[in-house]
Amino acid sequence: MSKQVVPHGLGVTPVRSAYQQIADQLRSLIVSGELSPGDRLPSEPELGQAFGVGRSTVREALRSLSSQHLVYTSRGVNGGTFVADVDPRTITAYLETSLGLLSASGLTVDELLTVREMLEVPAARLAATERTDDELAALRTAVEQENAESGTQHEHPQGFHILLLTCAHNGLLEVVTQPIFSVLKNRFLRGNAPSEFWDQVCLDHQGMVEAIDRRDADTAGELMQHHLHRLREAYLEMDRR
Amino acid sequence: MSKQVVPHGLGVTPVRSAYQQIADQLRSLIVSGELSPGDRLPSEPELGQAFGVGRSTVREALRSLSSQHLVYTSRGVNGGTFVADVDPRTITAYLETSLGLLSASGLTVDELLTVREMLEVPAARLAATERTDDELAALRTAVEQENAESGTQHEHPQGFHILLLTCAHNGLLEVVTQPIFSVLKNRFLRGNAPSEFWDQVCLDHQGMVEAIDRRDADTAGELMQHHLHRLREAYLEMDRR
DNA sequence: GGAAGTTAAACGTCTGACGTATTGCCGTCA
DNA sequence: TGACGGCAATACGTCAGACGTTTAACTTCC
Repeated sequence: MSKQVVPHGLGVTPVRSAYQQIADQLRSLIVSGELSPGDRLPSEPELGQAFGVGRSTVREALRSLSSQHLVYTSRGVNGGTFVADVDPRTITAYLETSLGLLSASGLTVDELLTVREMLEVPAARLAATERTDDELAALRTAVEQENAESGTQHEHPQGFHILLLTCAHNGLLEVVTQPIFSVLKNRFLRGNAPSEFWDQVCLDHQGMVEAIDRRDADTAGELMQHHLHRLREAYLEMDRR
Repeated sequence: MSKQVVPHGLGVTPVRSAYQQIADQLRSLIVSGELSPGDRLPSEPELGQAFGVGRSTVREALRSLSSQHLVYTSRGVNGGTFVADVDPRTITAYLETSLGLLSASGLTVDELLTVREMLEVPAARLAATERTDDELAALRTAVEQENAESGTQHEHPQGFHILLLTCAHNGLLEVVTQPIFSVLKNRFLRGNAPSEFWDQVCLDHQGMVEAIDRRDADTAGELMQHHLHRLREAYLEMDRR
């Protein structure tokens, strides 16, 4: 019988290796809250003795946890391994690379744009009602900068959208939306968009800023919707080529 | 904005340790696509020689990558380390633990529910238009099961929502919505909800299934909206206690 | 030709050692 | 007295080598 190779680590492995088991145990201590951010784990030799394994094994388990940003280590006396407190930017970064890979195989532009609409249209509405004056000023600055570099590279089209997300005052919204935005940008903005495209983008952004200025949620939402529909067409166009 | 000195690894470290540098280099090879899923990396000793480091160091770098599900290893002859292909479930799992930790410190119920509404209301609309007959049948089954265990534990309230997400036929939507749902559930459903609450939930679900049966997106969306509003009140109520 | 045993490649783990960063102590000196 | 500078201790970082374990391929024998 021909053995089918498991695509990746999903098939249940008969025995989990020692470093995995140790990582699992420590992880569950952390996510369950038995270990709080800032807590210091025993030193590597102590952990090794506690689990009955060598230091190499402990270190591999710790590397595993630290790459998930659950712990971090520092050297020197009073150094050691500490439980990390979660940073939303960590999650954003992970999502960005993961979704980037997914989009390279399996994830369609349409799916990305659909979810982006679900999030950014309400975000624009929220921004209109929740924004502070400082944030409004920052939005204006971003749009002006976009206008200034009209015709050139447009290096920072993300400025506006990300600022708008912060205006909504919802950390989770930022965390999930920003990676989607980045993936779309990285995948399809290879600098080969016509100049009129960017002019229209600037106009859209400007209109939204004014609606947000007036705290006009309905208009802001509608403008975002139209804006994203235009983007969809442009992206699909680029995708065909 | 009182912030601690260095929350965690963000302060620039003068020198990145060897295993981090190696992990970084390999990671960028993978995300840039120079290494494709299924490709086999050189053996650990070979990598060590190539990078000019010891095998332990290479292994720590590989552990780092494997915990991010970028590579997986298998033993035996013809074993080795291979570039993994991304599995959406991996992302879902990571998001679930990360958001769980975030919700333990900093993320409010309100934020979670707001984003959930943004995603699930359109999802219900999509489900109504995009569902297949098989999926509709599965939804019916889930609701019937809920009704059957009315008054008992309600172990599987997630069945309905997750099935509904799959009906939308948008992988990204599933990936981001499911963790939000799970976090809310784990955090607030400690089995201390009154029986009438569950009865109402079942009614809501049933109404949605019927709307989805008729491919009535407007009604499905509205029902989901009302459903989530009711949940919001219930969650906030529980949160106060 | 098929089943059972052998082999070899690669990962998994351990041990011990040495390097290096960091901190705190402590003594010296102005 | 107080500040500066060096020493020591601690804990992570890295290396080298050895041995165990897993697994697929090869070999042998019936």
